[in-house]
Amino acid sequence: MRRDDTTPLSDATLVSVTAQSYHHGNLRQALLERAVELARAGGPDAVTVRDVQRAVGVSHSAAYRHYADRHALLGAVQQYGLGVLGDAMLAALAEVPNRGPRRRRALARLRATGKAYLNFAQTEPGLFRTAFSPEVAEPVDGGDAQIEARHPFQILIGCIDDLVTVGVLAAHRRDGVAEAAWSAVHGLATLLIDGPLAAAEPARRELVIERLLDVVEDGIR
Amino acid sequence: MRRDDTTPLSDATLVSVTAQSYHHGNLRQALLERAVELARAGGPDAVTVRDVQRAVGVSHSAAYRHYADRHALLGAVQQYGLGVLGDAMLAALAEVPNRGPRRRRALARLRATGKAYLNFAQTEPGLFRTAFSPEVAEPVDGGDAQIEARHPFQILIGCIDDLVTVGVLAAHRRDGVAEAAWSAVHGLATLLIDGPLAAAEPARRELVIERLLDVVEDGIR
DNA sequence: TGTACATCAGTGAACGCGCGTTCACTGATGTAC
DNA sequence: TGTACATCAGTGAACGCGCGTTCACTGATGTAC
Repeated sequence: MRRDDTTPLSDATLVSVTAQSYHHGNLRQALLERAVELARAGGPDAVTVRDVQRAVGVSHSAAYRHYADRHALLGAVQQYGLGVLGDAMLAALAEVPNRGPRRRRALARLRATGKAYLNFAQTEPGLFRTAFSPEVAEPVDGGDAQIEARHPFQILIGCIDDLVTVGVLAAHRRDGVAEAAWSAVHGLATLLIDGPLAAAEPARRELVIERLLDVVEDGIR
Repeated sequence: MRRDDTTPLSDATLVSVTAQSYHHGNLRQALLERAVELARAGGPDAVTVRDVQRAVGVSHSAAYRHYADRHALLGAVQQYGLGVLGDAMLAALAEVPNRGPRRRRALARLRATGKAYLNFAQTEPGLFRTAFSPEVAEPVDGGDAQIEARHPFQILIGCIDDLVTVGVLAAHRRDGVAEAAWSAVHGLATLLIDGPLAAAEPARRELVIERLLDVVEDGIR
């Protein structure tokens, strides 16, 4: 079973490979594994084909059997990162209790995805930056519906759908709200990681995060 | 008169230098000028010491008389970019009419700075990305009050101050609002430049921008 | 005003680096009979 | 089950690139008397 370039690995799939020979099947995975490691540690710029190969213990041209070029390798890391982030958001969504008023629950779900997003950015800044790196071409409507559904933005759109269904957000005010909410959360993520808020204490971060989510919630409602 | 490293050039100062010899004074400025050009065209990664020197027509080590290293040069470009952005925000602020209810005016000023910010990001994406590049150390409390006052975030804080003074924003709800508003606008800027919204039509961009500013405004109020 | 001198801005050669990518190869794996 | 063969994954040498930075230098500028 050959992996497709565009198929992100699930966490379970990303397991250390210790085989001595990479003949037939392991290398592609091992390369991606190491590329993810590098991205985690140093963001997209840290992912170099040579370093990935070196770490895996393979010659400095072996990767080209599996990835057309550095770009393609980075793209795979990006897809992986987006997948992990999407999964984290879905997990947060699943933990929101199913009791209480529907409107309140829908808002709680939106907030949960936002917190998961920000949590991921802070926990995995390198992977986060790689996932949203402009260097890598983003498959706008790439096809695979299963990937699409896991994409952070799609999950957010689902939350907005709910808000409309439940009556928190009037249908005629809905257009552009998903982008606005995403912007807010994404912007805070980048300011926390790379910007002036990177120096902020955890308590301050927490306050700002809650405040931002309040503003979004109140602004949508 | 020697320029200080940390002093951003005003637009007026950044004028083409045509002197044949750079002895005594012109080179520093010419280097920065070209570095800004490169940043405009290709973001921070495009700013290389060698290229800057080449374009200016000087040997490939002359720059080290004026900038300690590439980092320092990039820092100067960053300061310049932040200054231009700050000026654009101040100009937008100045254009808001001084008539009508105070509360409405204060909100209009906040919105004007947001629009200026987003406009700058879209008009000068390379410079914008350089200004907020994490590669460059940001002087957290660098000193010079005149620079500080022109910093985009300081201008935003001024707007929030006004909202409190005028009674739109209760003082006890004020903490963290500046960061939240900044996040929202900054996030949209990056999504418009580097993210999935880069492909959006102008009309769509306009809608999303207005929607985001609505959400922030309604969320603060 | 003119000469001697100090200063320092820009030069040019050189060092060392790591990168992406190619190409003919070899040797391990899988398959057909 | 065993042999002959095809496939193709990984090798190793090599190319060409551009970068940041150093250092001893030279020659233009400014200054003191």
